[in-house]
Amino acid sequence: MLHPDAEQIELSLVLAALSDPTRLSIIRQLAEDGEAMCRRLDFGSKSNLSYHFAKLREAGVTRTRIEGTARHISLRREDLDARFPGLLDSVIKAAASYPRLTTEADVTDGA
Amino acid sequence: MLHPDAEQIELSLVLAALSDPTRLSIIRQLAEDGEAMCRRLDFGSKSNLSYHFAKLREAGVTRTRIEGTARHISLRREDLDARFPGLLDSVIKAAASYPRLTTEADVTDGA
DNA sequence: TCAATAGTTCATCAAATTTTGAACTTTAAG
DNA sequence: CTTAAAGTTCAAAATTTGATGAACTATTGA
Repeated sequence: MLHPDAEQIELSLVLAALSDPTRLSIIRQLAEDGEAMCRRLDFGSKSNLSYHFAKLREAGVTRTRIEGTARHISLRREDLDARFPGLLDSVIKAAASYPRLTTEADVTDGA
Repeated sequence: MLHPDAEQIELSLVLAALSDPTRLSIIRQLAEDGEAMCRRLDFGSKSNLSYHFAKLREAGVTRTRIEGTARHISLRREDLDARFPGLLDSVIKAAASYPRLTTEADVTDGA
C-alpha cells in the first residue's frame, strides 16, 4: 500500500490519474462525501475499482486508510495544494459535471 | 485544422492532453514565449511533434494560426480560464520543472 | 474452526496512445 | 516550372491503459 511523499508527487502522474472520466467521478464523490468505501460505489468489478483507486493513490491524489477489511479513501487536499496550488480545487469544480457512482445503500440507509 | 468551441472543451480531454511530459514541456515553452513554431523546437521527428500539437489543439488547450507554411501555436488562456478557472495557471506554474525544448536557433538569433 | 466479507494480485485481452518513417500537400523562392 | 521548406496524413510497430474473472490474503463473525 504505497503512498508517495508530498514532495515526490509528480504533475504528469497526477494529471494522468485525473484524466479518466471514471476517476473524475470518484474525485467528485470524494470531494462531496469526504471519504468513500469501495463497497459503497456502484461499479462493474471489484478488481477494476481497485485498479482505479490504486492509480489515484500511487499518483498521490488520494490516501487510503485501512480499517479491518475496509478501505477508506480520501483526497490529499493539503499535500496537493502545497505542491500544485489551485490545481485540485479547479478540477473538483469542473468534476461536478461527471456522474456520481452512488449505490442504493447510500440512498436507503442513513450513512 | 479543428479547434473545439470554448464551451465544448472537455475536462478529461484537457487533463489527458496535459498529462504527457513532452506536452508539459510544450506548455511551459508556450507560457514563457507566447507563441511557438514547430521548427523552433528540438524534437525527434516532425510527425511526432505534429501529433502532440494536434492533441493539445483538439483538446482545446492551444490555438494554431497558419502563416504561409508555418504554424504558430499559442495557449487558449481566456477560453480555458472561463471554462476551468485556475486550472491552466496552476499547471503552468507546476510545468516550470519540465525541460524546455529549445533549439540552437532560439539561442543564437534574437527572435 | 469454518465460512463469509472486503479487497488485492495476477494473467489475459481489447483498446488507446505514442513513436517512426514514407508519402503527400501547400506555400514560397529561384 | 522546378525545387525546397514546413507540416500533415497514413500505416505499422511498440507501449501503455483499462476491463474481466479467477485465485489469493486478511479480517470478521458464527
